[in-house]
Amino acid sequence: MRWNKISDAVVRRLPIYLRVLDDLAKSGDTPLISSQELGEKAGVGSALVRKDLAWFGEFGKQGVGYEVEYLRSELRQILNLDREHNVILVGAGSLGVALARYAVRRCQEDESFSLKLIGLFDQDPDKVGRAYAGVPVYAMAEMEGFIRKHNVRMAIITVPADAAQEIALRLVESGVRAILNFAPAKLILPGHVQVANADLTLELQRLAYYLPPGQTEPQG
Amino acid sequence: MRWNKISDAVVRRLPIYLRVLDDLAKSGDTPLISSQELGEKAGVGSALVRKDLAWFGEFGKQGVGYEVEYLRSELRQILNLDREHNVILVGAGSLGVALARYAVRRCQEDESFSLKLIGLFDQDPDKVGRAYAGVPVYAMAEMEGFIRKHNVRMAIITVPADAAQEIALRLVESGVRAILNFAPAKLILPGHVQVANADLTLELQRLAYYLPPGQTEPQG
DNA sequence: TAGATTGTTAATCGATTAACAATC
DNA sequence: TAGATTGTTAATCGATTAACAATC
Repeated sequence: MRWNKISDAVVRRLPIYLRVLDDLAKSGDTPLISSQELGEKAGVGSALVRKDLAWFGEFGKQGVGYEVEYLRSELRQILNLDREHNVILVGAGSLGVALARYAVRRCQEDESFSLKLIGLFDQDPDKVGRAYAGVPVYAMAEMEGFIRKHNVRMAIITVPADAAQEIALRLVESGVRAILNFAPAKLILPGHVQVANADLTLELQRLAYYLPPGQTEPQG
Repeated sequence: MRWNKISDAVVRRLPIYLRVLDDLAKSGDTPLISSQELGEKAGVGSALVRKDLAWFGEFGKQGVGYEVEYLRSELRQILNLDREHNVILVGAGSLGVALARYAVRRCQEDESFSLKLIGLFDQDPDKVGRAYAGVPVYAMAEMEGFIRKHNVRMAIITVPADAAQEIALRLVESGVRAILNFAPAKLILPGHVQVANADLTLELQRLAYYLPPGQTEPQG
C-alpha cells in the first residue's frame, strides 16, 4: 500500500489514535470503539477521527464502530510500526544519554514502539567504547559505515546547534530518511527527508508568552 | 499591552524570529533586516512575517525594513522574555536531570532564554537534598509551598505517564500557568493553562510513517 | 425492523499567500 | 525623485466540522 498525499496533520494524529487503542487492548475492557469514544480519548472530534481513518481504508462497521484489535493492527501497519527500525543517536551528552535510556526502556515496555536504538555516536574519545543502557558508543568516523551496514533510516540528533547541520547532511548522505532533531537549529535538507524538531527552547519561550506580565519575585 | 486573540500559530513563530534576531545581533553584521531576509532565515514567507509582526504593532519602516535591535527588544517584551521567570521541574530521573543541565546552560549562554530553573522535585528520598547543575532536589511534599513562595508560573514534567495528570493538577492548583510535558500522556487541565507537549514517542512513531517499507536488516 | 454509527459530501472556519497602495 | 519595503486587504488554500445517506 502507498498513499499519495496524506497531510502531515493527519499523520500526526495516527500515533495518538494508536496509543489509545494500545491502552484499550491492554486493559481488554472493550473489543469495539466508536469514533466518538476514540475521539474523546484522543482529544479530537469524532468526524475528524472518521475522516483521518478513511484516508487509508474502511476499517469500521456502520452502526457498530471499530474493532479495537483490528484497527490497532491496521494503524501499526500504516505507521510502519509492524516491524522494527534501527535507530542511531548522535551526540552522547547528558541529553543524548537520557534519551537513549528512555528509548531503550520504551522499546522494552511498549509493543508498538518498534524502534530499536542500536548505536550512539560521539566525538569524545573517552566515551567511545562505553555503553549506555546497553547501547555502545562509536566514534564519529564510523558513522557512515555503520548506517549502511545496519540499514539505519532514522536518527536522533543531540549535538550542539553549530554541529547539527553538518551531522544531518552526513546522516542523509548515508541513507537516513527521518531525523528527530533536538539541536536548536533549523536543518536544511532535501525534501525527501522528514525532520521532526524537538526544540525545547522554542517551546519554553512560546509558553512564556502566556504568562501574565506580573511580578516574578515572591509576593511576600 | 494585552492582545486579545492572537492565534497559536502566530505565537509559535515569534521565538523563531527572535532567535534569528539574536544571532544577527550577536554577529553584528547588519542593523537592518527586511521581512524577506527574516523570512528566509526563519523558514517562513515574507508576507507571513509582516502579518505576524503587524498583530503587535508597526515595527518596520517602508522602503527600509526592520531595525534588528529594536525588533528584538520588542519581541522579547511580547514574549515576556524581558524578565526572568522561575521554573521548576518535576521528576528528576535521567531525562529530568539532562533537561535541567540543558536549561541551566541555556540560561547562562543565551540572553533571551530568560527562564531560571530554581528547583527539581522527586519522590525518591535518596535524591532529595542533592543538586544537579546547581539546582537542588526537593521532596514532593514541599512542592505546593515552593511554588507559592517563589511565584513559579512555569513547570516541566518528566515523571512517568501514570503520574503526570495528578502532578499537573497539583501544579495548576498552586499557581502554575504553563507546562512543558514530557510524559506520554494527555493532560486534562483548565483552559487558562497552556500545555506544550514534548512527547518523543509520538514524534518518533510519526516519523516512522515516512520510512519506506523495505527490509530493516542489512542488505549485505 | 429500529437504533446506531460509519464513510463521505458540503459548509465553515482559519491560516497562508498574493497583491498593492502607502510611504520611507 | 526613484526604488524599496512595509502594513493591509483580498484571494487562495487547506483543515476541521456539520450533516446525512448508506448500512450494519
